[in-house]
Amino acid sequence: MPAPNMELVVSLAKRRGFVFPGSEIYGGMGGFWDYGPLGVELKNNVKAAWWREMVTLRDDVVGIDAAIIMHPRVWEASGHVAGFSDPMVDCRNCKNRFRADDLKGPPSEIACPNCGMKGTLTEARQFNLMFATHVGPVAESASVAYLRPETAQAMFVQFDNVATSMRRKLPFGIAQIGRSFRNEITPGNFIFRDRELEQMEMEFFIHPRDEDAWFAYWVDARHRWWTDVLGIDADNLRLRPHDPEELSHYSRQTTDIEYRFPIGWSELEGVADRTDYDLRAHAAASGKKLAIFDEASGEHIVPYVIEPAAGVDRAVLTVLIDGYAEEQVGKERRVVLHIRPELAPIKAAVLPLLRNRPELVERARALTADLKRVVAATYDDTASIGKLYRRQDEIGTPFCITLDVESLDDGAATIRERDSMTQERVGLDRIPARIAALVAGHEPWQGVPREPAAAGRE
RNA sequence: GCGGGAGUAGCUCAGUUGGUAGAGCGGCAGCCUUCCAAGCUGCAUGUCGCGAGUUCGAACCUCGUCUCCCGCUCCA
Repeated sequence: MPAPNMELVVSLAKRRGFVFPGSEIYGGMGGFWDYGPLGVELKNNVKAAWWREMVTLRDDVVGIDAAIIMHPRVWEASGHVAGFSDPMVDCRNCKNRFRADDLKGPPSEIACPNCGMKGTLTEARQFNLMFATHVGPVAESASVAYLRPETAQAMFVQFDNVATSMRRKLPFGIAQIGRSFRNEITPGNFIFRDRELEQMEMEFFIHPRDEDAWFAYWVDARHRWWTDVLGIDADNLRLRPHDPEELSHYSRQTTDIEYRFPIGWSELEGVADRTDYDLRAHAAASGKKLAIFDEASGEHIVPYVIEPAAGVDRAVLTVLIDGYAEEQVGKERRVVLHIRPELAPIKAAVLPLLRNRPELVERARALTADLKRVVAATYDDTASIGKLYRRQDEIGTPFCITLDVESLDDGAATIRERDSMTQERVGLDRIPARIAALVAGHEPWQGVPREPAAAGRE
């Protein structure tokens, strides 16, 4: 299906309570967005799907949840502080970075101080990507601290604690979902580039000899997650290996997983081969040994790291865009979110066909209460049945349950499926279990088209 | 950061030469309604992005500022 305009998704997101502009009544704050009642559910479902895949279902990955503010020396060792406040120049060849005011002459004309090649230096760039704050009551330079610009460093800093406490041998991974902060020069494109963002990162520690095999493994595994678990159309995804000159300073090889956004192909996730860069940097800066004893060789090994790093907000945006569709239904048009039931903010909506029948309303509310014990469910009777269906379609609710007058006699109701708009008749007492099984994908949908109304009202 | 454009109801927008705001959709309430945005009645929509200035009077003119969009740039 064609990708819709970003504006349509932004409009839907605000109209239906997924994402609001941050601090909107004060004019907004660029690069900051708030998730609304439906958005937080969708976002939580995306994160849960990642955690299940990367931690729960594996026996070689464990999770952590680290503090956002870390010791300033973390960011010195990682290389982030070095580029924080001074104009910096990069060498495209050897990946070293230099202060622009240390160089004698314009970067484009002089040789790299490290590798000696000419014409490989970039123009000077001002780096101020980290938000600074102060720890303690006195705002002085001695107490300066930074909001983390990535979650990854916590996994390196806590590498030894995790490996020891969990008795880990290579290979193993440490995963984390958490907030990061980047003072982007140009935020924009809705929640694609935020100044406050949430990341899902996993550092997989391996024996250096297995570098290429694990790198290929994770590129493939992560690609399949986007298609098979999040349900993103494979035609809208591609893998793009980085050219050598665009690699980060810590990376030997990186492959991006990109999505065909309305703004063009853009990165969803990067799988990076960070080698032993980070562990060695922190070992040198902290004076601690960050290594794993290898019984086979009788030596301590500094592991290499393969890092799949995905953006939560970009995942949410992708789910919304990829699922968005406008379809013709009869003479009317419906907006529908074709998202996987596991991701949907609401799994089932109970809709009485008539709301001026107290018995019907009572049964419907009782069913809603039963459903809420197993899945996220809601009740609505404030419009005609057609409009109620449209409302649920627009927020991606996969199943609607409609009670009619016959329900009072036969104790059954109609389940209507979002994408096919077909229906099943199911006993009221069996509906919660049926919905739970459908949402989990444990049972197939067996709906049939409803008979067209014999006489349309004009 | 640079250039261009735009900010009016939840959404999409109108608003004449300056005279203190409207429509459609949506929302809420009631009636009606037996399955895909039906109908009738009523109600509420609002810092006209924000702040100054000009004016008897500013959504409209001037200046500043913020935000968003497009294009560059940038993107550890």
